[in-house]
Order: sequence, then structure tokens, then C-alpha cells
Amino acid sequence: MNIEYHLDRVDYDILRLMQENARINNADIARELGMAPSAILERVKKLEQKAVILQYNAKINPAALGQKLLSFIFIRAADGIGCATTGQALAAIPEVQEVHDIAGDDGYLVKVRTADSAALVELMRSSFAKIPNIISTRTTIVLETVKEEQKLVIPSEQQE
Amino acid sequence: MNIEYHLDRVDYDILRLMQENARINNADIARELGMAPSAILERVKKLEQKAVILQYNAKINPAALGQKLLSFIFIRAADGIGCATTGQALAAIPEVQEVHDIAGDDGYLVKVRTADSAALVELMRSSFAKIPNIISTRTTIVLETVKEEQKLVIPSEQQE
DNA sequence: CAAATATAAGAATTTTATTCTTTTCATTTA
DNA sequence: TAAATGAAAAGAATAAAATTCTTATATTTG
Repeated sequence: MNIEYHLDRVDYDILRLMQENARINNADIARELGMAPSAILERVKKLEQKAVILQYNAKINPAALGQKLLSFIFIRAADGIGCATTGQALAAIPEVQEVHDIAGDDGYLVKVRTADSAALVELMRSSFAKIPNIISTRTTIVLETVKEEQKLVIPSEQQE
Repeated sequence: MNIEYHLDRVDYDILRLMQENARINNADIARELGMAPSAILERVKKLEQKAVILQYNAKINPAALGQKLLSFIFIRAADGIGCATTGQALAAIPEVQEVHDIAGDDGYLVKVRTADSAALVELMRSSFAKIPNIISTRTTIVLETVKEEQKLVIPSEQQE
């Protein structure tokens, strides 16, 4: 889990291609970067082993699975500082995609996907209500998602 | 972009495996599901073509690229209804990972990754300030991310 | 019930990944 | 400055996987 691993230009180029299309094959990366496949393979393995690349995900259309509603919920909790039980309880709910411990208000911001508003209400009644430390929640409904990428800014043709 | 494409159990199983590891190969999916590789291949292509699978991403450790600060920013904008220019302007900023048009307050919720708070301030001064319709912003800093997955809930061993 | 269509299986071919060996290049040391 | 050392990459050979093509088996449709 060494995050102070030194990345060079070739590493950045590999990350850029992988971020665009995680199913690109080794030989295509090599062709694109003008290198030997064996060199690319070693680097990819090292990037995985050093936890620079964490995983490879297929991004699935939520609507195709009938999950048409996206919501962000602010949750105020009575946790002590450093006591992460509420966050972990929230993270254990499958419909909860993200849980962030946020500054101020002893709160969490969670991102939830459900079929519709009825399913959201049901989820909050069944799952959220069972988490003891939750004091209050404030739900924000998403009308339309304009952008949703996990892509990071990768340094370009200059520094190492 | 047909989202009313009918998915059966095998499709769900493929999506489940792909969601876990997008770099799984065709033959391994086939082995796992006890089917022929050719059958799997056809289905994966169809899932892509029907926009059930949108893309394949490598999830990169933000800290490895020096992007240690995650923030959510609520943005109040003076857009007319249906006029999505502010959202599109926000989406064009590389550090902005997500832009959601939210109910109430004529606002957007955006997710931003920067190196640190200084870089966030600089980004808001340089990029956000150039977007004319923005009235006000409220920034929420993430102290710790407990969960961050794009994985969707996939129906299990029962209905089609 | 027969024809048409869709789906899957199996074999053959092409492509890709992996391993191993050699070469190159940079760094160190005498 | 020249030889020695080590790291990285290239290239060839092998193993594995993907793709295509043909054939078979259900499932619909007239």
C-alpha cells in the first residue's frame, strides 16, 4: 500500500490508456506507446502491486438495471471522533455507493442508487433506521447527471 | 441507447463478474458460468452495443497521483429550466469528476479532486469564476472516504 | 407441423499473453 | 576513462486465449 511510489512518463501513459479503456490488451498498450509488450506487462503488474491501480470496473448503465433514482444524503451522527461505526454500517448497505466522512456537523455524505423514490423511502425505513447513532438525514434528489467519471487528472507531457 | 433491453440470468452473471474485475477474460467468464466462450462473447458485445455496459475503467489511487483532497461543492446557478450551460461548463473542468443537477435551489452538486486545499481555491478562482451564471457556492471537504464504489445492485438467483 | 429465427456448441484459425534469452543503456568503481 | 554491474527493454519462442466459422439444438411463427 505504498502510495509514495515514483511514476514516470510511461507509467502515466499506461494509466491514461487504462483509465480510458480498462479492457485494452497488453499488446495494444505496447503499440500505442512504442514499447515491447513485456515491458508494459511488468509495469502494469507493478502498478497493481503498488496499489496505484486499485481495480478494474465495468461501468454499468443504472437505468438498464432499473435503478433510475440517484440521491445524496447528508447524515448527522452521534459518533465520537475516530469512531467510524456509523460510516461502516452505511457502507455495508448495497444501495449505498459512497460514504464520505465530511468536515463539520459530525456528518456523512452518502450516495445512494434505488429504483425510485418509493424504494429510497423503503431503504431508509429498513436499513438506515437500524443504525443507532444517526440523528438526522437530509436527502437531495438528483434530477439529471451531467457528468459522472472517476477519471483522475494525469500529468501530461512535461514533468516526471 | 435502448435501456429497455431485456436481461436474463446469464446477463446478470456476466455483469456481476465484469463489475468485480473488468479485465476478466472471455474464457474465464465462460468457465465460471459453465458456458461456451462464443456464447459469452456474443452476449458481452450485445451488452456493450445496447449500452448496458457503458465503459471499462481502471480505478486509480488518487493519492498515487498526489490528489489527496476530495470535495463536494453545491453550486447555485441562475440558469433557466432546461438550460444546461452551467452544468456543461462545470463538466468541462478536468478536476470535476461529477456534476449532478439537483432538485430545489436551482443548483448543482459537483465532486472535485485536487492536490490540496490551495489547489481547490486556485481551481475555483481560475475555472469556476469564469462561469457566468454561478451565484454562490458552498464547499464540503471530505475528511475520509469510507466507501467509494460504482457497483450497482444486480438481481440475484430468482427473477429474470 | 414445418419453416424460420435465435442461441449455443465445437473445431480451426488468428491473435494475444507469457516466458526466456539477449541486448542496450546508465551508473558505479577502479 | 574504461571496465564492471545492474536495471530495463527488446526480440524470439511458446503457451494461452479470443475470434471466426460451421454445425447443431431449441424456440417461435406462419
